Amino acid sequence: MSLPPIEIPYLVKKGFIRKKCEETELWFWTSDPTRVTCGDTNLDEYTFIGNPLISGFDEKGVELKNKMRQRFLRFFEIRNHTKISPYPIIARWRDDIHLTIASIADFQPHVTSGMVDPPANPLTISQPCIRLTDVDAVGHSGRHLTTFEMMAHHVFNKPKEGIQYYWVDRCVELSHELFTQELGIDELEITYVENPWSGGGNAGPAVEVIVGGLELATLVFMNLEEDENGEFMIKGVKYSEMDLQIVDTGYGLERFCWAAAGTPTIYEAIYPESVRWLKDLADFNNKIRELNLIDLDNLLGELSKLSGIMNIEIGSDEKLIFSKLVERLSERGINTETDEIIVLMGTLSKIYAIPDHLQALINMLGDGLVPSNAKEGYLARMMARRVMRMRDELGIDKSLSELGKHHIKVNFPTYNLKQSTEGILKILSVEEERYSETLRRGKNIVESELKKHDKDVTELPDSFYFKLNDSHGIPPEMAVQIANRFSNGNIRLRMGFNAEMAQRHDDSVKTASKLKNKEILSLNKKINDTELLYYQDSFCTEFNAKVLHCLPIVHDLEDVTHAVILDKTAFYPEGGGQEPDFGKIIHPNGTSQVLDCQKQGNNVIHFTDSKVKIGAVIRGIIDYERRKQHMDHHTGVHIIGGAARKVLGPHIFQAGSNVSVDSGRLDITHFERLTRHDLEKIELIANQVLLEIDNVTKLELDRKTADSKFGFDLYQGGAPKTKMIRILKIGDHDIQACGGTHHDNPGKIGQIRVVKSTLVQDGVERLQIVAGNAALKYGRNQDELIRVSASTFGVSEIDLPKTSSRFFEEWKSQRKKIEQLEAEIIRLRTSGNNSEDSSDLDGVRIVILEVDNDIKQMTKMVSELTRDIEKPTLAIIGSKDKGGKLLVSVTENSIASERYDASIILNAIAKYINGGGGGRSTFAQGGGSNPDGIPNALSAAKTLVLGKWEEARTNKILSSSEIEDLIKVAKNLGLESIKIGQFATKLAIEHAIADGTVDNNEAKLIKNAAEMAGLSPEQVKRVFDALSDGIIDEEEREILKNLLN
RNA sequence: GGGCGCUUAGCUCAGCUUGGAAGAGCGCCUGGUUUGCAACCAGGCGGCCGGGGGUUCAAAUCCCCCAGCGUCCA
Repeated sequence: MSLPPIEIPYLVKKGFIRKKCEETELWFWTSDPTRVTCGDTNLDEYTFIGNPLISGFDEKGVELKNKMRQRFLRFFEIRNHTKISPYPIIARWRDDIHLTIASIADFQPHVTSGMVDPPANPLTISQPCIRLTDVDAVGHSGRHLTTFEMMAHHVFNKPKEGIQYYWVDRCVELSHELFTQELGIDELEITYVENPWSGGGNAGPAVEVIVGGLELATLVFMNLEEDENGEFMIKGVKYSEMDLQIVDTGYGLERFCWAAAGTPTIYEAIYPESVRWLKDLADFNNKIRELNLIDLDNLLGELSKLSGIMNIEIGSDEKLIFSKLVERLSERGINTETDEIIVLMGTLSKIYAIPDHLQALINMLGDGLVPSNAKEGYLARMMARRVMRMRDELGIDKSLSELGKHHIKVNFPTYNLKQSTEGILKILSVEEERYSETLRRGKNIVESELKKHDKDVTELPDSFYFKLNDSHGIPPEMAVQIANRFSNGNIRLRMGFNAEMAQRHDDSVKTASKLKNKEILSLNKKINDTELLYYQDSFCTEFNAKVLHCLPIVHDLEDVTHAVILDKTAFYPEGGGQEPDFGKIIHPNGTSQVLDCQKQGNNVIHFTDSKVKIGAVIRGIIDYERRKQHMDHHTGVHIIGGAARKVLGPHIFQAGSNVSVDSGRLDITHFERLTRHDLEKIELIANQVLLEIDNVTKLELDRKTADSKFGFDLYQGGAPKTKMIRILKIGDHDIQACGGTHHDNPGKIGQIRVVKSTLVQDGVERLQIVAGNAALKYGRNQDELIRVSASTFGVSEIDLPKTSSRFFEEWKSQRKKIEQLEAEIIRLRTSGNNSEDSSDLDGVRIVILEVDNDIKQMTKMVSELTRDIEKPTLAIIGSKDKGGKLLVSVTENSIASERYDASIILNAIAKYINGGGGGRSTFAQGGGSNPDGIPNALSAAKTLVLGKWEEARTNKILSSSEIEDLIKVAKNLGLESIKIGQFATKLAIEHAIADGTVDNNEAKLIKNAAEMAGLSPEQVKRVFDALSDGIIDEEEREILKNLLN
């Protein structure tokens, strides 16, 4: 079933009637019998613009907010609600959201789940909130904000326990009295709209309070929780009733102020001074004068009334919306042009949005958030960049930190933020620097993209805009703007591009898989909780206990065979960044080593190397050396954290930690790289703590007390999940919730050293520390390194830096020298005109040689050899390096390059090393897998290039088939000289004699030979005819033999 | 947490699509020319092309893994 109608006897008594809205079909209550809509529809205009509905508030801005807030809280205080101080805006007590998005968020999940009692009941609060979901609408709609205060009165009823303060009727009564009696709003302006609420696994009936067309409050009666067997159905999800019944109200402070001020937009009501200042800086009045817009105030008022009800959504067609607006305006006698409205709103929306965004940003930074490129830090960066972008578009010449400074002065007159003003301004200027770096890079990318296009290009590819936005942080509009500075200025973004990009982002968002709590051990029966002795006494190293459970197990560690659960233990299981205790369990059947220790539920599981009998009484002994070292590091990490906060500022928050035997690690949030000097200051303070503070207080408090006593910086180690909180308090130096084991006296640690810091993520710096014995060991190791290095150089330790840098310099210059000498050797080997390696052939120097160098050096050599155009050269060099390397190069633009093709030569000789290769016609390189073939490859090169055919054949350097292949290459290269012709003919004749047959090709060659041998034409014809049958007889053989000679 | 991009000379970056001699501008050094504000001319020095693996005769370039940085989105 769906929810039953809400009964509100109070409203009935007041003469309100329940109606169905003609527009939205929602049920609503009104005291105006003529009313047909619920008040929050496209037909309901704001009635308070220029005509405040809440009277008696002449202030604006922060004074107005203060007065309004005070009136609200006082109203509920005198009606038995306890006033609660607001919670931080960064929701560090939660791991599901980054920002406090509603007053009820303060109490989720621990209070709303019933685990922890509320701080007071009923209570009232005004909670600053940030919601970034509508960030694009801010400034455009006239009512959207990213930062606002949610005023509220909350009740946590537990009917089953007889705790029942009030529910729907009294809640509506309080609300109605607030609006009518306290704020003097005419009852006819108020409608109560029934609209069930659901979210975050809970749901319940709800009433929206609409005043003058504006939703001023929502009253939610949360009494349902998600349950697949539940009886109630809301928006397709099933719910059942829960034990806790919560009155969750939300009243928009800023909207109250707007209704009291009656300004055209909400921004003028709450940021009047900022808006005025920005208008001035942006030269707004002069710009608008050019537009010829008369009666601007009236126009803005009407515009706001309209945009309030027109649901401006970014991404939809801007022009269409504005032309509709213009139409509606003309119905009211205000005549304007669409283009003028676009310019006006484009400017004004930025002037409105900047104060809102700065408010969000300063609230975030003020709460100690450090901007980053990931997680909650990104939210701050995004806001900062939005502000800077809008500022630039308005042409305002102020730095981000100047804007921030002004905003703080005007809107935070009683500064009460955690972070100092200097801290905030420093962070803002760091952000500005990073932003301009991003812009600079973006410009380069746009510029190089433009090089690919014509000067008159009007549209750039979509993929370019997507990439620029997603990968380089330059939004399409800005890309266009930059592009037009480098081109002819005709580039436009095509219509609907932004909507498409947003759609594309939506499509690419995948549903994140939920992490399941992994069970280490599946237990088939309920086992009693393990009593944790290490909390009672951190120095308890031996204890007696009874074995509750023991079963064989497979573990990452090979030696582990069993998992053992005891009724009590002093073994600390891995947790809170602290590694597990090791030790042994002595039992009636022997001794088992404890090699790992983990927590599951309320049990500690000891992983042992042998079986322990269930029911046996054992003696547990902890490896105290290890434990002591863990405690040194863990307590040390806390001390360092406190010291870092003192040195660097209140934004220092633990982003993670780990303590092992060797070292401790603390990740802290900070906006710049730490210097060695910072580390030394931190180290110094930490060691002072060891000397000066001799008491560590260990407390166990319930959540409610812990929160109120120590605040939320307590939860450095993450969102708390238990009712009882363990707290470690090191004097006044550092206080935080921690489940680890710690010293009772910091002095026991001995010393702490900060070894180094590394950047693990943007905005997160990792401090590595060593404490106690580990510090001593670390120092010894460092000494050892210096000693060993110094003795290698044979110098005293003090001379080590000087000596090592001298050696490095010498090594570099000597390496250089060697290279020069090698080049010199090559020059010498090839300098003579007809040395073994070098010869001259028809004006081309031919260099063919084998070297011992690698391919890189070889390329250097050939470039040396073939560079000089006055000395045309063909260079062929080979090396046995890495399977054999060959390189062929000719002097470019010379007779050498006309005559020889490097690539063809290389391919002809590469086969001798079972390889291949390629390149250009003037430069080719190759390699193979048979280095021993290098001499043959070079011989082949000599045969081919120098024409030493006869030599190759008689000395049997190459086989005849190899020679034939080379001849083909030679012809291919066009090297066919008389010499080759004669040689080829000779080969052909020999072939013919040997096998007694002759093919066409051979016949042709023989015919040529006969002609050249001086035989008469008749004789030649005879020879040719004789050969044409393909068979060679005795007589013909004789002729051929003669020809050979 | 997810997607995308980047990593090359002291700095800012090309080159990668289609594998074949590692480039430009600025800076630096030498010499010349000028003594005037980012001056000019000639020459030079300076690179494990982020790390590791693979494919290939051959990898800055293609493929895989890792790291750092950037960026968009949760």
